[in-house]
Amino acid sequence: MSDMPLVTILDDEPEIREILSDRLEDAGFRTMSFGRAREFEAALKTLTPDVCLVDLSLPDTDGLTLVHRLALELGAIVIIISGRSQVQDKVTGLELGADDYIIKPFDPSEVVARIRVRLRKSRPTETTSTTARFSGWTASFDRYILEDGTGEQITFSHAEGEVLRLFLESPKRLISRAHMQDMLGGGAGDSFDRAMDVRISRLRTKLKEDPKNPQLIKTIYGAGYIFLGDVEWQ
Amino acid sequence: MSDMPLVTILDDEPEIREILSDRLEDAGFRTMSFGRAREFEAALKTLTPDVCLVDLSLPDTDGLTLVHRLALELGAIVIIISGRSQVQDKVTGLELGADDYIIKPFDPSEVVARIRVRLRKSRPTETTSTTARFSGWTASFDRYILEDGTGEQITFSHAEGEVLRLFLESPKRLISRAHMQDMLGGGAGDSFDRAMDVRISRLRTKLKEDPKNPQLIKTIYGAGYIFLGDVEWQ
DNA sequence: TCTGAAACCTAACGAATTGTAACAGCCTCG
DNA sequence: CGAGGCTGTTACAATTCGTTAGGTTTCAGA
Repeated sequence: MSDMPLVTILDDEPEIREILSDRLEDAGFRTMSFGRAREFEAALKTLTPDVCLVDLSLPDTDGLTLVHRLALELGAIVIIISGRSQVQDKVTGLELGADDYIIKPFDPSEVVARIRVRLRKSRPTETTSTTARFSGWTASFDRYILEDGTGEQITFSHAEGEVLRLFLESPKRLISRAHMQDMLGGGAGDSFDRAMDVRISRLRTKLKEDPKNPQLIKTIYGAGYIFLGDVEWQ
Repeated sequence: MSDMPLVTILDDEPEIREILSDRLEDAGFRTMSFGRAREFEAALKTLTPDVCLVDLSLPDTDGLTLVHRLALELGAIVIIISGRSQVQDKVTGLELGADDYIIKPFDPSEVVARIRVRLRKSRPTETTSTTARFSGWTASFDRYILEDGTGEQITFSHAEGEVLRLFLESPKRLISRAHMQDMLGGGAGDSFDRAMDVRISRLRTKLKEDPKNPQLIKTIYGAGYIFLGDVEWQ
């Protein structure tokens, strides 16, 4: 198995196979397409797909039995793509071992997103991206550590992390005080306004901001704050 | 904590909450419903839901941030239920950590089926293995021995083992104090709170944690603990 | 430009939360 | 019976974080 996940596509309509394989390869997956269940099953003898997209309405087999076998024997992630939108179809498909059920017509972007989720979940030890780089800093949200260019490590508290995350998720955009309070779960009120200030002040200190001339967290008088700096999540 | 999975429902429409909780309880789940994000977040301090159903169009919070936090910190299965059917909404929801995205109006049977699939897939961790490796350490739960990289062996007690196992079974997730007490069978009470602290303190000492800057067991003030480190059971 | 009010910053304080050393009761083993 | 280990309790130290208070900055209006 190469490093990129292998996705197989089983559908009798050539256009659909093409759309899917194009988009999936753009997204970085390896793909193999099949128009008939028989060919697909033959290929399974030498392949170990990570994800199987299966159209249920195939002429030459009972799709549900195939799904069951794929999920059970291969341990692959099975996603049904079907024209049938009856709830009962979905329920039996999912109960038989499918991981997801997408109805035609579908948007390829959604298919890609759903495949990504399943893959993410099926790799238990893979940690979700909780690290961001910006302006020479590295923030690690699962370890509660800020690291500057020199390698010095500074821990930040939960409250400080909440603010920092909010900034890093919306860089170069105005974040109003009201929005911030919603996010950070503070009750509206004059005193909480100050709490907000203090959190930001403490964060600025840890980021070694010059109070007279902050480079990263700018205050917009009467409006809110803007976080400058190019953020890159990893 | 009882044996049936706990499903939380967060939606501002009472009818939807009722339909969902009825059907989910028929299906054998425990449920708790909330109309506001704030109430829900307050409840999270003492709850550890297995599945969270979240309506994105809540008045009092940004749903996507909530989803992100739920998935990341709680490690819960997060299913978005939304009236928005735009592909872009689905994609960002899934990318931010949601496990599924269901569009209103939905059929409750499908919701139940999708929850079952997610739970089925997320439960392969119930192994009976008694050895775990993490960050250079090896913990042997049948021999009550911790072994560090150099081969030095340190015994741990039953009480310490309980805490360690709890951490190793849910690494990189917030474990609330309340949840811990449920697990470790302590009666709720002011004094047992301290016993919990003491157990953790003793465990930290054995793991040679720097008290000022613990790398493995992090405290989240007002919330609980997170065990960092890549765990591998054997 | 000057002035006053509103907005913002932050040092300092204190309540709540958490860490841990020391102690005491309990159990096991010799 | 005594030694030694385990574990909860207590007491106090340390940390976190909202609040207070007083100072600084910003901006509208005279």
